[in-house]
Amino acid sequence: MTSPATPSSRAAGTRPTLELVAERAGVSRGTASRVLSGAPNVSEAAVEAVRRAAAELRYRPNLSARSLVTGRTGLVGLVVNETNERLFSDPFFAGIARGAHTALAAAGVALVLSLAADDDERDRLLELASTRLDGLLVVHGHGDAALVGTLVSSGIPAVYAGRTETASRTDLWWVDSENETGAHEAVTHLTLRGRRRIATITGPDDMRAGVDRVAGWNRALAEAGLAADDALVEPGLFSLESGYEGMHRLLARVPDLDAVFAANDLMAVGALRALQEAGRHVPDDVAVVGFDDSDAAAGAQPALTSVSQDIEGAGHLMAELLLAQVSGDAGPRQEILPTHLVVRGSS
Amino acid sequence: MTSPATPSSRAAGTRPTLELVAERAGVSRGTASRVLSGAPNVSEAAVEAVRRAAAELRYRPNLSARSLVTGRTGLVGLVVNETNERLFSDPFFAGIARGAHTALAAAGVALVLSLAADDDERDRLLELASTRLDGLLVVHGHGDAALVGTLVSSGIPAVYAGRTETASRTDLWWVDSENETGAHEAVTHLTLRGRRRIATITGPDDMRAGVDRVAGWNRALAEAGLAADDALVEPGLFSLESGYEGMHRLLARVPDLDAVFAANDLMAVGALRALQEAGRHVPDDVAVVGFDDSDAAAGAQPALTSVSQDIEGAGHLMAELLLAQVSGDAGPRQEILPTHLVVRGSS
DNA sequence: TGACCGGCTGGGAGCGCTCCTATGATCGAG
DNA sequence: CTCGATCATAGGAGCGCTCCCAGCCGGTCA
Repeated sequence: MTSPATPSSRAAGTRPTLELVAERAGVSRGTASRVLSGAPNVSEAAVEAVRRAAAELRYRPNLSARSLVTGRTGLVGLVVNETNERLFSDPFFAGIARGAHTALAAAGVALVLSLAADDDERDRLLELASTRLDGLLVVHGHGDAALVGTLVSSGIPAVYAGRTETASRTDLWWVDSENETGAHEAVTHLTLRGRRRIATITGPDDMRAGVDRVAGWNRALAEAGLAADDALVEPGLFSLESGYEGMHRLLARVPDLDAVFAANDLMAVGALRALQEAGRHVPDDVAVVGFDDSDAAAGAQPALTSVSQDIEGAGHLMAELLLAQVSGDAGPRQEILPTHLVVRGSS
Repeated sequence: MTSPATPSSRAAGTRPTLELVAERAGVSRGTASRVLSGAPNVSEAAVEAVRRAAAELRYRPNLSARSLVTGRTGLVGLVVNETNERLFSDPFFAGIARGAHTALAAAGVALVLSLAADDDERDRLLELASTRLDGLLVVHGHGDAALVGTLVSSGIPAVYAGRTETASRTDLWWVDSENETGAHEAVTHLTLRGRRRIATITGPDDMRAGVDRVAGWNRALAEAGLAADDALVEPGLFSLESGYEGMHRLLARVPDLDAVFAANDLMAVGALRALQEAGRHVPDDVAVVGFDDSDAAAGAQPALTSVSQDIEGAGHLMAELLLAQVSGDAGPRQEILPTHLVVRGSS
């Protein structure tokens, strides 16, 4: 990338150009281009000849040249506001990526991975995005204000996973799950089964998803006429350890609790472990409910009741929204996907 | 992608070009280009003026235009010969991706995700790769012969994860782990602790890694003077289920076995579960050893002894090899990375 | 029969950049 | 004071493509 650029080390036989195809087919460059892009008003004979010539020469269009004139690259960035370590292991990210890939592949668009955790990476991203990407799919965690700000001011088309920053910005495109409703359903499930002291282990409070899930817990308790006192709220970090430690703290503080709603599965699994260590039986003594319906939920002992969200569907939808945005569709759109409770042994 | 191409929907204020920067700085295009690419023989004054003008205009070079002339794109494909479902959840893939990303980011190169499980995807990959990618990092599982063949004949620079096809092809660039040696070490660890009936659950036999690990098991038994009879070999598929079922079959066939070497962690965890169901105590009755040293190994109960391979390091190395290959370095290179045994509670 | 219209075509212009060559400016040595 | 070497520069050429416009042809209508 720094060297004075050898004119193309892969050269050898030099790749065939459109010019060459046209010549071989006995037509002009313009006609050849029209044939290969499927434009109307081309004679049968020309179509035939160009197709054959292209096949014989194993012609592949130079996508950089095409981009230069069309302004489109057929490349979309998958931006993760995370450090490298978590990049590919996070099941949420994985789901989004999978769904997006499916939708984009159908449109002939490829995904470019970009991290954006620090200023350096953010800068590189902007450089890349401003000319080589048609748009961005942004998966962002906490502390995303700076990233969102940068992207918005850059004017690059983008769709966000989850509502951004402090509020539900309606000037941006995003896709989110029914976090509040999902949590509400989960906790109502507990109250209906007669649980009365229902604690919660929350997500970080600078993440919208975490905040919304607590709100759902709150509303469900209120509707059931139960007190939602502060002692029942244990702050967590969406990590297994924080669930484990949080559960131990909760047990010390509220020994008579009979249920826990963890704001994600990882913390629920940690809580499960802590409960077992403390000699509490799940679900007889204490019921546990998680959120995400991840593999960890299904694999836990006992299997975890969890709020299922269609992450892959969200990724798919994000990609579709981005394509719409790029092709100039009107106004920002926001979509909220439904969740549903999957009841298993832990409750 | 099909529409007659609006001249660039993002236009609005039209992005500043190098021409504009040069004009504002009072120099020529050529000089501006030289400044921004850090070429020598430019006056202090010019450097200063161009830098300022570029910053003021928030200039970003058009990478497509640059690619068109340099023949380099700064984009590398991460090819996975897998269906979408496993794409991002496979820890091996994740590790490679992470390591590669780190190495490439340092060189200003970005990663493009590409699947290549079916013909359609393979065709799209070739189209993309032939002009828009500088090279490919290929993570491939079983049944990869077709893919490798296609890629080789396309002449696109590539580095493979794991040895390819049936043999160790020295005409290709690849990075692999010491599968045989690692397995040998693991099984020797078992024999040294007095285990005498050591079974193995293998990987698919059309995957080099699987075959090599069985070979290591075999050699270790031979060196310890133990019989490696066929009854001790249970074919698996690298999946949790196949480990679970394989273990049950092994127990039925060889009730007196006192150790199992599984060719990966997932199968080892499955085996663990089966053993516990069968009332065998691990490690007292039966020792279990896995391969990969994944999160699953550390998280299992009891924690799993496993052969650790530096997957992220492999990804890093692959990326470096690819960069070397692209910049025209001589001859194919192959690298084999060391493994080491991590002993935990299961043995 | 001449004017017209539609389908089809060729080829110029130009996307934004890097490379190259020619030219001008500067300077120390003879 | 002149000359060649050295450095800095301007601007043309050209990467491979798509778009556009003018022009060609044959057919149809008054």
